[in-house]
Amino acid sequence: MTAPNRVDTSRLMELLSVSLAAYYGDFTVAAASESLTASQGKTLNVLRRGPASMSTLATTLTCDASNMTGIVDRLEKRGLVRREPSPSDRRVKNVLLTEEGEQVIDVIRGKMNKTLAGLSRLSEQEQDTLYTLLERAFASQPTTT
Amino acid sequence: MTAPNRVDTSRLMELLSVSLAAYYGDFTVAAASESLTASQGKTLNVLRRGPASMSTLATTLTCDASNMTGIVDRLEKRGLVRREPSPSDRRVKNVLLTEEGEQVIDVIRGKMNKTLAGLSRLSEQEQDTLYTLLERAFASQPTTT
DNA sequence: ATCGATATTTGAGATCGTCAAGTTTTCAGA
DNA sequence: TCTGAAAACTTGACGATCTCAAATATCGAT
Repeated sequence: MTAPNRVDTSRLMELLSVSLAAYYGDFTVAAASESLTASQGKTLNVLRRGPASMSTLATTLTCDASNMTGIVDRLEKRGLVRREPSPSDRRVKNVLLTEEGEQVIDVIRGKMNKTLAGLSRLSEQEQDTLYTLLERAFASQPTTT
Repeated sequence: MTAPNRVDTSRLMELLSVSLAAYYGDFTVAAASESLTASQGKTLNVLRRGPASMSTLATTLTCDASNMTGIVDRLEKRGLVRREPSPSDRRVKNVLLTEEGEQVIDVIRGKMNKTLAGLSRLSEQEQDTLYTLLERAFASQPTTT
């Protein structure tokens, strides 16, 4: 027999939603302090990993491609991102951060005080464990589509 | 000297954003399958814990109170929630799930296949550990305001 | 050269998110 | 008791987001 499970999946899902709300709220406030909406901030955050096409952005952010057009339009108008035609496929436009965009997203991340404070409550080893568990549960999604 | 930290805070924040985006995307798709927006679904999810006033909902979801009015209006129009005047404070309206609302949010949670599959990759003990770490990092925010 | 699929954009309509303003109710203090 | 500040909720305005259908341009393969 298995040992009694103190934390069933439902409770863990519940805590995940609470954690997400805390993280998301922290992020939203930080983005607002730089006059960005949450969607705009999330887009910059994705681009921190490197340039991405419009459709890749839409997939990553779980939204419609036509939606990304408007979001990137506004970010581009502020000079935070730039659209570049792909050299290999003329249908594709790659979006990348400008220097100012890089600075802004770094500032936002640095202003996520609640999240940073929360993580600092964990020891280095615990942070390591959390990383491993999250990676296994969320980051290695095989054959998503 | 401390042992080398394999996972610095920045990398952990990065993985957190990826993990929570995966959860959020999964939730959004599941909510859409029940013809609900993400905001509407999140509201039902909060109410699963019990009735809450309009202002409590707004605080929990990090949004303006006037925003909640519209969201609850639409949910009420669909018969998923109900507004009840508070007996102790006539300014307050408590929002609670109807039976149909309970069913819908349970269906949505059950449709979060990617998240459920991801969590099932962890052993019960690992789920327990994940729960403990998330709780410490996110759930016990002291003096939020 | 043509057909089906992909990448992006545009426009319409509903919802979201924020701000300012207004109503009702509560509460503390003169 | 009366008054005024504060809290809870709503309304209206406006831009941003989100989804859908449709259009254009390009790719890839037949």
